[in-house]
Amino acid sequence: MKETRSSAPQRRNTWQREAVREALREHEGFVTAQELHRILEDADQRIGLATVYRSLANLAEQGEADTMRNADGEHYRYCRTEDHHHHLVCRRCGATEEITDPVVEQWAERVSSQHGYTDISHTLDLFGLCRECSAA
Amino acid sequence: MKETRSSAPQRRNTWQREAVREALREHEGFVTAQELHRILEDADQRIGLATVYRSLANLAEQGEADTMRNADGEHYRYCRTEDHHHHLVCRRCGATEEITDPVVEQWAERVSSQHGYTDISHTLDLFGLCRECSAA
DNA sequence: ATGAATGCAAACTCTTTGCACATTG
DNA sequence: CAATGTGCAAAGAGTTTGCATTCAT
Repeated sequence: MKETRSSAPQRRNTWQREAVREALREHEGFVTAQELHRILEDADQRIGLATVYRSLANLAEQGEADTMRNADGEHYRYCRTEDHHHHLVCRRCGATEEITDPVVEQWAERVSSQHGYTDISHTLDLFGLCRECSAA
Repeated sequence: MKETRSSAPQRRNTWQREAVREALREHEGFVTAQELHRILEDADQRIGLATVYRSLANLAEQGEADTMRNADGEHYRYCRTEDHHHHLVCRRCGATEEITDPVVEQWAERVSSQHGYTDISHTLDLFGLCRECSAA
């Protein structure tokens, strides 16, 4: 079993922490710690990779960032509650539409809490054939 | 960038592959490759860990297994429901609930067709902390 | 026979950690 | 000045891969 990760909520303000938050904030969508580290270094911010990991984990803990995990690792995204959306992707040509609809959000929230779950997040993607590809 | 993993769909029947499928089938909920390997060895099935990894990846590819990933790694579960359903998974302990609800299905259908898409499918998973883990 | 699957161990990737040093409050 | 954060490099954990061997077909 693994212990709950809970490194104490940072109590000092360092430029590193602020740089990470800022870089994350400026990034659209999800990024991994490594990608963000690369981004920072490319912007001439000399910062340790471990620090980026620590900062991101911390931001996520504080609820300032969402996380998502896939084979490439943990991905972080700055939480702007407005931008939660889903994708409708064409199986054939890859065209993508962004879907935003409070209906699902509420549904997810409701269903989850009915099962006693808290701190909910969800992934939802739609796949189909877009108009053009449907015709073809 | 990472390539889409697609090791050719197994063409031979080995007892190892069958053992993995069977062990997975008998297991309730999600298991990791390592856990399953341990289970197999405890049942006096001498089998390589790599083989378990390969077999599971393959089962998932074939649609015989669902996968879910958290900090402890990739978790596999035998697909037993024919019906379309979704999962509500505990981020911490991996507990899983199956969700079936026509609401989302209809929503997906409606939204997609509004965008001109046809032949719709979708993936939807909810993540949160189950009652026990919320308490902890 | 013949090439795909296995097993083992080494290699990899992502992430965490120990510790000396720098910084913040 | 005291404690906390950083940086680095080493350690961990999980997963993948190279290659010789075994085995299904």
